[in-house]
Amino acid sequence: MDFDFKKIEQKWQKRWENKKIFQVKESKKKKFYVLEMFPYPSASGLHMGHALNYTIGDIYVRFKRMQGFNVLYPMGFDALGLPAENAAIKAGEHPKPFTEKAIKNYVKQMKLIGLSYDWSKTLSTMDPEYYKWNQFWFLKFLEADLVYRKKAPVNWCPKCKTVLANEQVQKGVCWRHEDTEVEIKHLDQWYLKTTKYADELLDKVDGLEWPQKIKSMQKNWIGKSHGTEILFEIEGKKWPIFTTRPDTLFGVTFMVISAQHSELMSLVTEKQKKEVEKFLKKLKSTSEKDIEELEKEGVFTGSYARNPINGEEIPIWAGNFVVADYGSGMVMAVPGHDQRDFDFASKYKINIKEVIKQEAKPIASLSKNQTKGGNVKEKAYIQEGVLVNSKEFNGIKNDKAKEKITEFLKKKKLGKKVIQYKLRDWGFSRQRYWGTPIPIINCGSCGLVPVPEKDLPVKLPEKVKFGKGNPLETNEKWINVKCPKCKGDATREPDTMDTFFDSSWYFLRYPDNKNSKKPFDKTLVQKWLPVDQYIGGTEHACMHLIYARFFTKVLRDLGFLDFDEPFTKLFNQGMLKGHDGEKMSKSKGNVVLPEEVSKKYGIDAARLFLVSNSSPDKDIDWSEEGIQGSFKFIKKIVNYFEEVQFEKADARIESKINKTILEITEYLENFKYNLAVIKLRELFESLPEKTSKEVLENSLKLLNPFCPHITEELWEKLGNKNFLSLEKWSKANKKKINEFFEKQDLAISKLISDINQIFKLVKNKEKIYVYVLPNEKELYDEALINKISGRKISIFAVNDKTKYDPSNMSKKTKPGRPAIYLE
RNA sequence: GCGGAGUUGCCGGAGUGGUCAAACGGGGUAGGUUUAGGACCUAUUGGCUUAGUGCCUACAAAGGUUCGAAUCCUUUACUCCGCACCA
Repeated sequence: MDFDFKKIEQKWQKRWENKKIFQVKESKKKKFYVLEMFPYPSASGLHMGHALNYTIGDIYVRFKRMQGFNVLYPMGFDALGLPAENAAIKAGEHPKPFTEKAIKNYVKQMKLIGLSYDWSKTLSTMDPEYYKWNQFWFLKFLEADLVYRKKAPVNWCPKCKTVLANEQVQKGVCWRHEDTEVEIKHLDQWYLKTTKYADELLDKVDGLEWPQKIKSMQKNWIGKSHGTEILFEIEGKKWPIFTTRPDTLFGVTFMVISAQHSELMSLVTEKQKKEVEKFLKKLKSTSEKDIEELEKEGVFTGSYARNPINGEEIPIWAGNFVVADYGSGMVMAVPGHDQRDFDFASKYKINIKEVIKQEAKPIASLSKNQTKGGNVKEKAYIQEGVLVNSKEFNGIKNDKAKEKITEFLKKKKLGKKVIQYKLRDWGFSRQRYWGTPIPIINCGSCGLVPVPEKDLPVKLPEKVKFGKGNPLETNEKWINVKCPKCKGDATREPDTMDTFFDSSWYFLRYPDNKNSKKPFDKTLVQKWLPVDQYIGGTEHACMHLIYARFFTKVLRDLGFLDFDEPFTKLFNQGMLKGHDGEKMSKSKGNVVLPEEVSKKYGIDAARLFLVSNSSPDKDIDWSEEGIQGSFKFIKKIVNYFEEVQFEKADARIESKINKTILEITEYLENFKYNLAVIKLRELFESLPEKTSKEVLENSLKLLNPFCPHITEELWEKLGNKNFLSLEKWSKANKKKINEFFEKQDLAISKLISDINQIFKLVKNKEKIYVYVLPNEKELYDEALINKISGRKISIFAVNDKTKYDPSNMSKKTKPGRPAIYLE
């Protein structure tokens, strides 16, 4: 055993690079665009978990390339963003060189893993030649009235010192700082009208070949619901209130406005002011995390609303359980028929009114929560029923009443049917440095003036001070400019864009990554897009994957492209965890580095191991024994190739290899790499000592996507001068597949196992006689059995007159079960 | 609470109506080889039993459908992952 896999890896990585064999070229071949979500280049580099992510894609790409597709497989870097800025500050460095270093390191590591990216197509979002186009899009969106600025309650992370999008707030804490509660601030921010596309984003989800999970997460996030908007009059002002239950309008006994509502104080009367302020103070002191278990609480504001349907005066409360930016931030409360309202009303002794009654039904069908007659006692009655206490609507079934009441309100111009979404407009401005500057100039006399297109990019100035407020404001030379309109003194917008803006269209830039005139050439993008296979984790289900879809639709409507969806297929890879089953992290000390593994076992073994044990969409644990198993397998193959002799292939191995080609092709296509590896093991296990070059070559081709280096080496050893990586994927010859061989293998191994068992039970026997049914004689091939078992075994058909059978064992023979006699 | 995925041998995991005591790997055990260890090779790895091909138990639990179920249906339990007071 004298193969130096390290040397082999370097040799082939170098050759691939020198010959530029993975560079995509003009070709008549069918295009295929494979993409992994581009990484944020962290200073700590890639660990084995990243290697798994990218190996999954690389295996697929190598397979597709061999299948004859013109594959575009680029890699780039999501270089801007908070983590880089924070890490750089911590390291006392400027984010720019800091990130550049990290990128260099990433590229080096990626090459080491044998990933077959086309590096001529790379991009980095920190490159002004890239973010210039972010600014370009911003201006286009502005023209198209898709961008606006508004003062609104926003999520503010005191640690990031910036505003966060809704998508970046998880369970009340910052997605980057689990220990940091998000505060609500009222600030002027830039918004993108994602809601304008809510309908299409929702409708087209179903048509995507994406994991069901992601699709339902997106649907849930967009959260469409149909309802009625009802105008309640408060202090002479009309307030639109959204409800899905207009049928319960007569049962409204109070209103609740969100405690976070910006106009809350305008509803609070002088008398109640103290109470409300006390309540708000208390709310602020409870941590966001505890809010889950928080009881519904509220305080009376002192104001009243008028119910448009019956003119009743309804007290308005402020409550902690109403979402401020859904609907209008105020709800009509019907304690009789909504559990939350019921809880609230019970607590504050507010009147509960029954307006829906169960239709007469046999008592047996009453659920345990209902009392006879549908009286509301401990719980709200939320089932179907007929209206009562609702004047002219009495007796109508409640689902019908929804329409009737809405119609009634509409006629009086007091309400209308509406559709509500949970999805909000995307607030994308950030008060941080390391992002794309928003190309806006604030002029005292002209207002907000867009930077003219010809002046793009607005480059990030290098000299800024970190720590206090918005860093860009600390560079006076940069911040102070002349107004493009009136040439008077003005200042630049100091906010930068959320980095999700960068990643919302990067996949469109790859095919034309060097274009300095346009973000991309339309024909090129039309040629390569949509991405045929996108690969990434689930964590982006409601962020990047929604934004990217939104961008695609907007750019389509602005005429930059002609398709609707950016990613035809999506694959969610699983996570590689440490040997302890925990997420890899420095603090846990369970991080495995590709360099170290490569040194010990070679990167091919690592690649193989990563996809061997479990389906790539499931989480796996790193295991030292596991990779040793893959390492042994590779060593065995290398040894085998050193000793194999050439001869015409026999039908048995021909059958095996053709069948394996079929199976592995199918498995690779569906990302069932673990099953493909099993078939590979079985194939190499069954390769005979002497066989044809063709069989060997085909076997190497099948293994190549998993272990590209060692297979290239062996391919060359077979006398080939070209790259295996550029070879054509084998096609199975179905005619050569013969199921007989498999049946035979099975039968023989069972027989041998039986013989072995008898040997265990009885000692001092040497000669073995086996009796088989005449029609199974062919199956139990004596020469083959002897070869496999390494014993001398005599096979007789039971009807063989000349057989040796002193104890008449042959009469025990049954179909598929030969009789055995030892002596 | 809602939605999604899952529960298979010592472990990771295949299998989705009969060909299943269950692929493949890891681990264990026994033997071979080796100066020893490692590496490698071979056998074995649910229980009982026996010159094997037999019986029993088993695919979270309990029921059901079926000639026949790990595989289909129902209920229950547990695990994981999303969303979560969206009116």
